[in-house]
Amino acid sequence: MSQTPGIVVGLNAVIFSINEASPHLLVLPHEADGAALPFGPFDPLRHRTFEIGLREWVSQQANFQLGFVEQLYTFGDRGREAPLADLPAPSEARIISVGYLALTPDATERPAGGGVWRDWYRFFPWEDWRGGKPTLLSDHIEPALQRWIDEAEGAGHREARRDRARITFGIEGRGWNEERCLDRYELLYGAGLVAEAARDRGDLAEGPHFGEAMASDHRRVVATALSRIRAKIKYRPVIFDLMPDRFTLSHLQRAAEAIVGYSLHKQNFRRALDRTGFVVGTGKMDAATGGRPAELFTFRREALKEGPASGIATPRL
Amino acid sequence: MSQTPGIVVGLNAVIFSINEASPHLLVLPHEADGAALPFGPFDPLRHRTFEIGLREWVSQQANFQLGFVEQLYTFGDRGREAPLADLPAPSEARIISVGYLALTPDATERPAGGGVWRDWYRFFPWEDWRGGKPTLLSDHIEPALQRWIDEAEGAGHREARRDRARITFGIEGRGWNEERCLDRYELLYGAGLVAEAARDRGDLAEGPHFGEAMASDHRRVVATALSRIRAKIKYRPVIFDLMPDRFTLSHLQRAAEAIVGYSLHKQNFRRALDRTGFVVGTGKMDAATGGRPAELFTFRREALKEGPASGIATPRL
DNA sequence: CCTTGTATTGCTCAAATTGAGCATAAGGAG
DNA sequence: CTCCTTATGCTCAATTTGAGCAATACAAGG
Repeated sequence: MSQTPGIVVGLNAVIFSINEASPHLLVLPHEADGAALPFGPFDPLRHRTFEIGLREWVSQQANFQLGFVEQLYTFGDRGREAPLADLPAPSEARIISVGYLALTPDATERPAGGGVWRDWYRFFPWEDWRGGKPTLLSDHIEPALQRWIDEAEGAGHREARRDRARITFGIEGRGWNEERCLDRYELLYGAGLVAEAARDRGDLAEGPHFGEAMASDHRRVVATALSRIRAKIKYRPVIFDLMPDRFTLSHLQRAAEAIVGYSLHKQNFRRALDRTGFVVGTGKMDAATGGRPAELFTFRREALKEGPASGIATPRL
Repeated sequence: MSQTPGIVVGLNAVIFSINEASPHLLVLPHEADGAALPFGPFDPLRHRTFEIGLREWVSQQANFQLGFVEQLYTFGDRGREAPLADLPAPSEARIISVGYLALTPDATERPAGGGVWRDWYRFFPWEDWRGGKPTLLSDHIEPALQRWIDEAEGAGHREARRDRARITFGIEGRGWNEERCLDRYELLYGAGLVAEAARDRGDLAEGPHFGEAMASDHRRVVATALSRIRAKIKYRPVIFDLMPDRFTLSHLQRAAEAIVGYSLHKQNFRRALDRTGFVVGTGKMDAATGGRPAELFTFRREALKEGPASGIATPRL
């Protein structure tokens, strides 16, 4: 066995933040290919672990520290590197990128290094059901999927496409599963319904393309992150890594809604939250709510030591 | 930005199988460092994706095909490579290994390539609660953890250790959480209670060491796999990737018990299984049960298209 | 100053699920 | 024919969930 030739390892960070109303993602705007994720090379001589490397260049490039950090997935598919041509890697080199999810509370300040916060639903408009089912789905995506199903050759092939679309998009009553975010993106990619698919094939594409495109396979990495956090919020108290010190229960609920992408039943959300013991009232009030003033709550870190450290409930409205 | 120097990417496979009574793991026995996981280099010129590469060398080395395959985690810590000194990698090279979990049904046949099936609880004896709480825990591990807590310097430090041990090992009533398998292994490693910890530090270790050691950080990779499958079994029907075509409900229950590591309540297990619609009776009977013959069941693949594809319930006894 | 609007907070009730158990059925071994 | 073992069917209380009504507290506007 000889040394694997020409491998470059990079770290990609999906940095999420929620400021009051909307969920944000840190991106580096690019003219050509759409926004890119913060990307840094991994230097094995300098950093003992991936996570240390990641934290270092993020705190250098942007002007803030990361709190919660978790490895997502390692992407090594051929065909990824082309759109990152500004990297002077040898043409034979394979870029492997280790994706990380990072959470930071309420980052309103402007990050350094050219990064900007963007609402993450710009890249996944079909994932935002907070105001009910997006019309984009019924009016454009579902018909486009139907065309994709119909143009399959052979009945078996056609049925396979139909089943896959039904399961991932919850068509025909079966219910939308918000955690299948990655599956949906990959299906849209496979069906040629996102700009990246046409770009990667070298097509000058006709046909509709949904959501804002990103460089390389970064939108897939973000979809992975979104799937992960949507699942994780239910069994680990990660949501508090996105909240400021003090928050009202409605604020917390809006954050949870931003993540899962649908509206929650207020009373049941609170009842379940109460049972977890994760929050305690501070006695202080927030008068700026527009209605009856709401009590400010704070995260009880000790609750982690008590229960089996579950997450918060997300009872659908 | 220049090419990252000296990086070798390898693929590690944790291959699980359950044959009738006990859960198995495919390992390559080694005299020096204990068993090793199947390990193959990733050649970016030959393989378009990691998974294709993995499937190829597994089907070459062992004599079977993999079914379910899923990426686990990418390990890149410095200090991993020393025990794999038989790899002629340049001393400057950093070995990054991408861990994969693979499941294969009931592999009774002997694999080729020198691999053997070993009960996975040999490496994690404290994780097997099927016959009640292991005496190893009460008699040896918990006292050793208590010593580790007591020898911490400073009250704060001591309390941090105590909390961590309490949460991961569920000491003091709080209940054992079988999914925290990785946390427990990492705590034991940090406390110097597994042989790998002493070996990696170059210590000629005194003190107790629990479970059978493995090469490099392979036991950590297996712990990651075990945590993953213990969680996943509850929300995806992965258990059927470990079962033969036909099985009795007791057989399925024993498999589930082998995975989660505790005994289940038979009636409630069946009731919940029934509701999922994942299995149907075949009408055929298995007479070799020792008591009343049991009906043979089979997995209903179509159930995946119906519900939100959840897993099976694991109601504790 | 009273009304209206908005948001918070407390409480209720039926439906569904879970935890724990008892009872019966169907084979093999002595 | 009886006992032993495992399979399978059924019950019942406790808890959790889904869905909704009612009262409270402040702000703004006539």
